[in-house]
Amino acid sequence: MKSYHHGNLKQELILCACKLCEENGYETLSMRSIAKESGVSQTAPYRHFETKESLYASVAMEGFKKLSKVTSIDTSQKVTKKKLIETSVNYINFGLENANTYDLMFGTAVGDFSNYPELLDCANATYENMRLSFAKLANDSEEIIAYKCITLWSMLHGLVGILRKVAIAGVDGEPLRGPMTSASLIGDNLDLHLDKVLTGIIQN
Amino acid sequence: MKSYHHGNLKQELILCACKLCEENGYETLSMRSIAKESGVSQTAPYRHFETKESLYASVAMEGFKKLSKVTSIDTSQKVTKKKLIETSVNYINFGLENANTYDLMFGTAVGDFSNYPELLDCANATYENMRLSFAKLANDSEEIIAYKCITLWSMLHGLVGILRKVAIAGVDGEPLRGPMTSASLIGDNLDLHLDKVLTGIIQN
DNA sequence: AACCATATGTTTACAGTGTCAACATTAAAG
DNA sequence: CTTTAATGTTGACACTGTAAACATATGGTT
Repeated sequence: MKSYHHGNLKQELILCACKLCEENGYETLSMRSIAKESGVSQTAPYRHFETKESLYASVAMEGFKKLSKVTSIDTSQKVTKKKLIETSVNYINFGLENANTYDLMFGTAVGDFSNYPELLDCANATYENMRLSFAKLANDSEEIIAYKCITLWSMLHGLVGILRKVAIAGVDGEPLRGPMTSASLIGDNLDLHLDKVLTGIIQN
Repeated sequence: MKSYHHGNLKQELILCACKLCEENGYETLSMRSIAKESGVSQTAPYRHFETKESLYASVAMEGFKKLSKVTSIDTSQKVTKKKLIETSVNYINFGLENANTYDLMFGTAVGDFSNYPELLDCANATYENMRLSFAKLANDSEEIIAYKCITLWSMLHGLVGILRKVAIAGVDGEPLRGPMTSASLIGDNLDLHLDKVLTGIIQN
């Protein structure tokens, strides 16, 4: 009883792609698989995504929307270090809980965001809120604010990468070795660690 | 006049894989392509690499060896902040100049390093030198040392990721937007930035 | 020196992939 | 109501990872 035209295929394909991406990693996500999952012919997705990369871009965009949601600080109210810590924890948790999507967002699967303006906007929006937060926190120059942002951002990004390796290595119960041991140490005291880091950044 | 047996195929395959990986990214690297490039039948690599992931592991290992070479500090001599900065710059440059290999090393293409003990050792060796450096720099507890390591490491790792996005976005001469602007700001003053960061870390 | 197990190659095959071209059906615009 | 553009389908091509069966050379044991 289904009609020749789906009606809302693009949306469903993206949803499907997001699901499959997060479940099995974007490497195993295929044009054909999302087509099959959506009950449509194998090349139908090409009416909505010029290339696989552009599908990736859509998935990444959903990721950034979600990330924005959990990390954005209400800058109309007073911004505190505590809020920044909270946000930072949320950022890291997002990275850990949406690991595969996170890869898509910050990896090389989508080469140049400026080929996907909507994606670029979403990505920038996340950052913009962070910038505003720091601006509200102290009366710094634009340059200093930017500096603080990048410092925090790169730290968070780096932590996600490292904590994930810990998570993977720690799964089978084998004792952690080398750097992983220390990393898990941080993971268990994330709040404390972030407090220290943020204190450093804020004091500049 | 070539004989049936190659004699040194594994080595050549790895070399070939490293080259192709760095040139076009590991995603486009195929078992068949390295076979062809090495003038050998398409399935010959399977005599040396059980799976594609294990080939990836070998490429990643070469990467860690190279990284170790440019970042290791002579801990038999006095360790200074200056040396740590130097090493940090080298780390970041490695990440930028060997971007594709870096992805392989720190991404998800090789899932669990403990499946490749040699790789794990190489990866840990890089970290171990950093640990020793911090140990030599100040008389801290193991815990504090580990903490400092992870803080620096995640920072460096994060910076590489972000500076690369800048590099990509900045290629076509378009004005950088949002976070990229600030990131490029850091890129242009890397030494200064790292000095600040390291000062913060060392003081704890 | 003859023999044989093993390591290393090759050929063939299968199922899956991204993507293109040609065609079918429908919804929207005139 | 007809035409056009949007959206779907079929079929094809060249490529991929990898398994199975087979070929050849190497090295150790008699």
